Amino acid sequence: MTGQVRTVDGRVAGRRGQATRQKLLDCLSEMLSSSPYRDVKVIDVARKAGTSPATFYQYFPDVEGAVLEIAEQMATEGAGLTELLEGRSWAGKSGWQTAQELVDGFLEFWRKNDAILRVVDLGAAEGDKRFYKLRMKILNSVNNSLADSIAELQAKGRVDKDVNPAAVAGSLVAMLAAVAAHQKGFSTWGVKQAELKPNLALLVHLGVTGKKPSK
Amino acid sequence: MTGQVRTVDGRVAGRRGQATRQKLLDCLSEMLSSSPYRDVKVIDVARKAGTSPATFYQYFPDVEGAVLEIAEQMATEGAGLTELLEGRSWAGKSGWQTAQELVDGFLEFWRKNDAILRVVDLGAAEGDKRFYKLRMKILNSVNNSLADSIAELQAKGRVDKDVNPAAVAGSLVAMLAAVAAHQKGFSTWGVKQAELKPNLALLVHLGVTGKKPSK
DNA sequence: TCGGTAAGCTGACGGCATGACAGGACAAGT
DNA sequence: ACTTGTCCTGTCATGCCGTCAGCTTACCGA
Repeated sequence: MTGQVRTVDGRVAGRRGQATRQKLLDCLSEMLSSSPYRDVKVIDVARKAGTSPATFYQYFPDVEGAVLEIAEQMATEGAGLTELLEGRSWAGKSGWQTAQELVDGFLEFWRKNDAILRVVDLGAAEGDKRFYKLRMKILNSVNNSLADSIAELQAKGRVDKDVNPAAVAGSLVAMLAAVAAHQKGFSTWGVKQAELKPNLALLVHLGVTGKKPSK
Repeated sequence: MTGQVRTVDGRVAGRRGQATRQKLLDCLSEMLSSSPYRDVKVIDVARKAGTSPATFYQYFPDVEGAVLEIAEQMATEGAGLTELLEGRSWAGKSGWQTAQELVDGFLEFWRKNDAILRVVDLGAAEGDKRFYKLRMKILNSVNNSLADSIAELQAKGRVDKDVNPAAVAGSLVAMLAAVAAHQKGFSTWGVKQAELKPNLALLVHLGVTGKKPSK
């Protein structure tokens, strides 16, 4: 499926090659966490990995290319977010729990990968299709599940006809992503992490079901 | 209040100086719209403005500094977003209209300034306090108004006690900002602009009042 | 009208990142 | 030890960064 890992000039990478390649990715990832995207230089990544810039260019066309690689790895991991919604109910107390767990899991995932997700977000916002698709891939699992839930409730007549499930789901997911990205921001806004979560869950619940949760 | 415009080395800028300074800002702004932030180079901006890189560095410490300047100008403009909520009611049909107009105005503002707002968002997410404060300055007008509205409804007993107005308001504003930043994204998700707005307005109304709007 | 002064701009330069290549180091099999 | 193919790096041309000295331009008082 994934095919073999190849260098820029077409060679297949062996065991050692893959190791240094991965090391470069790890170092880049670390670098992204500690300094602004704009200031991340190939030479710094190479130095940190104990190798030379030339080696970096053997495996990646540029910094952007390497970031895409990292993001791709994360995206497959992120598919696990579907579990947060699979087979869950939105009725009654269990609905409130579903919302809470979704918020919890989502924020946690974002917190773990915030550095790369920032860059993916930027790339997508700038209109780069590769980043755009990647962002979709990450969010689609949650988004589709949410949209399905809403559509289902709508079919049962428990949600208004003129609600567009995809639009609402997309907006809620965007909200979760944005809040996750600016979590630190809220704290200086006078909102503590612990307070934030239930309020987010409330908004999600309201959005999906159109009703306040029964706790 | 604003004091005089000064060059990096402390001279006060005269008429001509301010003109080129502004021209550099305009060109940078244009540049940000057409190419990725990471690839915007001082030399390109200078060339576009028909001047030399040295001139750029006379007025700004670096690209980031110039971006901050542009964002600052935009932030004062953005204070006008308060109007979208000032003296509006959240009751009955007028509540629905308030929500709609807020969404409309917000998306429009974002669409107009998307390039700079992208960069501000990135800077804030990366933890840069200057960008962070700027983002607050832009969003505060809307955020505070929303939080006040919620707190007011809460005082009247129309919103649950355990709702944190600041958290909900912040989340809703974050949602609006995120959706605005990825407006194009929704369209390929199968959601048209025109469909998106009412659904966003619905979510805002639900978040503020806890109830479905009466249209 | 004529300097004098400060603002405004640029050419040029050392320094560093980029990206390409060719050649040397290394591991594994024979 | 020798061969083979993978892997890494020294080196180089190119181009951007950020700074400086020095030149040009505008303003102002005498």
